[in-house]
Amino acid sequence: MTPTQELTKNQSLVFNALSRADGPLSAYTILDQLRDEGFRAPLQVYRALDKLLDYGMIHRLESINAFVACAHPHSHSHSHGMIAFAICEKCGQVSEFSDDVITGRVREWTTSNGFKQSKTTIEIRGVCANCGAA
Amino acid sequence: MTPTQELTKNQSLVFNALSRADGPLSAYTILDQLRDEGFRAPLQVYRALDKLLDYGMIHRLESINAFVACAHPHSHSHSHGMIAFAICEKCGQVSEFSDDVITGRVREWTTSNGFKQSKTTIEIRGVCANCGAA
DNA sequence: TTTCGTTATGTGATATTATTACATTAGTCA
DNA sequence: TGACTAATGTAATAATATCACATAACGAAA
Repeated sequence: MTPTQELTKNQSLVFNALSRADGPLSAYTILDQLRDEGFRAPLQVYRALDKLLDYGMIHRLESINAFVACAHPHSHSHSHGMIAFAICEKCGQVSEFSDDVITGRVREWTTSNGFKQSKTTIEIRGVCANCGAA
Repeated sequence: MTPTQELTKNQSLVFNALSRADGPLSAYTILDQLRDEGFRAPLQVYRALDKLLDYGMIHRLESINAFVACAHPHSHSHSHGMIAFAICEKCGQVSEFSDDVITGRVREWTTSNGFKQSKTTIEIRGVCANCGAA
């Protein structure tokens, strides 16, 4: 896990933008937030996002084309398991959890089918408890 | 499950294109394949795709922005469970399976967190047995 | 410290995916 | 018929992501 201090300028700016946000941000939203810091092109954002994904500091939510800071940056509980995301379609809040049973079942399938998995996406769309209460 | 016969002209064209294909297709690939049939605009494809998704005849693969015909159209084995997809990044082949244990664990999480799920995506990216053997 | 290779950055153009807005046509059914 | 709904056609545009190429910053090794 690469600590924040080793990030480059652009990587830090993008990571801080995601950390400040209370939900996922699109690449272009990040770009707009960082115009004042000198950002001018999408690639500046995408390149930083790629590195932050490499470092495991952020996640990409495939089903909504957006990015979030990792909710458990200092925990290794996720390091051996797949991470699932519950995404509220009302408020945008994202909950992150990992489940060893799910991880195990997926591994069983891949192993018995000779499939070498590189990345697994589990995203639950719906309405969170807060928004559902209304 | 709406049978093919009840599909409109555009829906049939799109569904047949996906059925013919041996892997997922992007909306614009479908559009190109259907130019000879009179398709001229993306919306003709997207509208048909939306309906076919409604009818459960096709799936959308969120992680690669593509669509596939449902692999088990005549089976109800999936109707109560989540469907997982294993997507080969070499050859593009997609395997579809459902797992009651995974479905159960996801439901446990959502129930105990008061989260009302509407759609769940499980996509495994990697290399299939055939391609890995090379 | 200079040189070289690597990594990061800046910028414009372009590719890819998806939606909005509005007009028209085709069925359905009271 | 008339009125309603679903489906279609078309142009324009929005949103997301990458390519190509130039420049700068950095680190290791001579």
